[in-house]
Amino acid sequence: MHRTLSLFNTLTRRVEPVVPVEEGKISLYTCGPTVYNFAHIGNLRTFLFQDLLKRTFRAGGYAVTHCMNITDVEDKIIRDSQAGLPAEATNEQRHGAMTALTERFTAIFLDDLETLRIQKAEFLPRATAYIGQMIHLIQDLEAKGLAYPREGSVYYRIAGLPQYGCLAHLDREGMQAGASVDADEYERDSVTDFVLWKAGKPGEPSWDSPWGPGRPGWHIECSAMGMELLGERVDIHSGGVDLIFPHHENEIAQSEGCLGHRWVNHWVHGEFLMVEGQKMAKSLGNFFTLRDLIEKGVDPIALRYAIQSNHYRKVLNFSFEGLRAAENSLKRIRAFRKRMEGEGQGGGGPWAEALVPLVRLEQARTEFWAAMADDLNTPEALAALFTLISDLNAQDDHVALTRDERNAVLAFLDEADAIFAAWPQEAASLDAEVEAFIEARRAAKAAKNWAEADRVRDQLKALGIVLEDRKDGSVGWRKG
RNA sequence: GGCGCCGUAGCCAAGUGGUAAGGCCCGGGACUGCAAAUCCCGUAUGCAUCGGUUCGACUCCGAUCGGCGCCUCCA
Repeated sequence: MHRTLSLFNTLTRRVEPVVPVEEGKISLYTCGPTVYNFAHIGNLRTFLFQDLLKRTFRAGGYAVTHCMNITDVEDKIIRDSQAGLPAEATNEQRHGAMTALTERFTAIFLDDLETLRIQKAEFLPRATAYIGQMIHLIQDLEAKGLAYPREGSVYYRIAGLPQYGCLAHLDREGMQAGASVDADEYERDSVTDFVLWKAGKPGEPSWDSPWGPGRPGWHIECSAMGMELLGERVDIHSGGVDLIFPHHENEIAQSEGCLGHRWVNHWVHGEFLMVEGQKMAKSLGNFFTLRDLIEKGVDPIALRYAIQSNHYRKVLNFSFEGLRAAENSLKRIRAFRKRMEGEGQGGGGPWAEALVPLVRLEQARTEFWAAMADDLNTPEALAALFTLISDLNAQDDHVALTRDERNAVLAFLDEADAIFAAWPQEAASLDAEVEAFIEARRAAKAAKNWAEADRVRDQLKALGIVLEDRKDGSVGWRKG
């Protein structure tokens, strides 16, 4: 069984239920990184949003097939990788230099995803492995009269596609007015036509093609790989808002020009991130990569939570204060989890305000899913979780929850954590070691040697373990 | 110029034509050897401003102020 989930669709600008082409299955294409440098937290916000999207569908009962492209041929990649090569370098040497750069940063990127607990896509195609498919696609568009060659390059004729502009909601006249003429591409029929294949230039790696040596334009890779790996009808395609135009608009032109029908049903875009109220920019000194933050002592999962606890379609103002708030919020959830894993210490009731834990739990689950199903409303979903925590903490203080009730609560925490990945069950491998410290402290307390008892507690704290004395005299601990 | 978004407490933030969720921080209290965790109480007569529609608006309409995005580099 799968839940009905709705998402804002950029095509219609409305929140609409996602109705998969194949029942119970979701094909998802997300635009991945251009691998020439470290990803910054703005990039990572988008990938975290897409992970939230994917995990929500999975937790909602869908089989998700995810394809994320790795752009490994592009202007900046060429610029950075070819800098050290002599003018007479061979094409093979140029390709080698480019591959060395992109493989390095691809590995670093995948490493960052793992650090943030972002699930890896089933398909991670590199653009350079699909040059043949891109060429075929361009030839197909040429045959359909939607593409034309000029001096070794090939361009897309947007006048040939009536729906051009449907995603970005731009009309052709508005584009004409706003378009800037790129002196490098003056040979186009119309300044708004975009390049599918770029004629090779000296000093650049190139591939052979029917139009001579050259390299693919930026947009064509996503159309070629998306159609190859996910098919002619894709359920969801997503990226950052900046990709709406021109990138995704052009993908639609390429794919639908070729297919003759709708390619992607649901386009979903994540908003940008600002830093301390300003645009992130190297010149402002507020430009951060994940590694920068880790060096500053930031817990990557706190970053994950800070980003995912805000709505994906709102500009997020990243701040270190916000990160602290995220860390403290997580502490509350994790402490509650630990409490549910242990046994109840509360009295046996009766309590005037007692509730029925399993009923209250189902209410929270219902609220949680209603919020997630409504365009991934994480702030509201988390509110449902926090009010549950409050109510059950109070309940457990007065009328201890039973083992079965605690297990049911833990199952819900796991269900939510399958999406947020921030409060997993922790390994109990430290148990024996910690218990020895607790025993030493117990002995000191029995002798009313408070100084020694505090010293042991401080020792544990230095190891990242926080102790909690319970009413019945037992001692619990958690990672602090 | 065109298209669009946003402005809710110290900070973050949801929400809705019917009388302001949640998190963080802060203050007081309970519990504790002291803590930690937890609980209880308190913290926006008001949702940028000014008009309008309405029995009723933070929510709809208009205007104004402020911040932001896109209109072929961009997550």
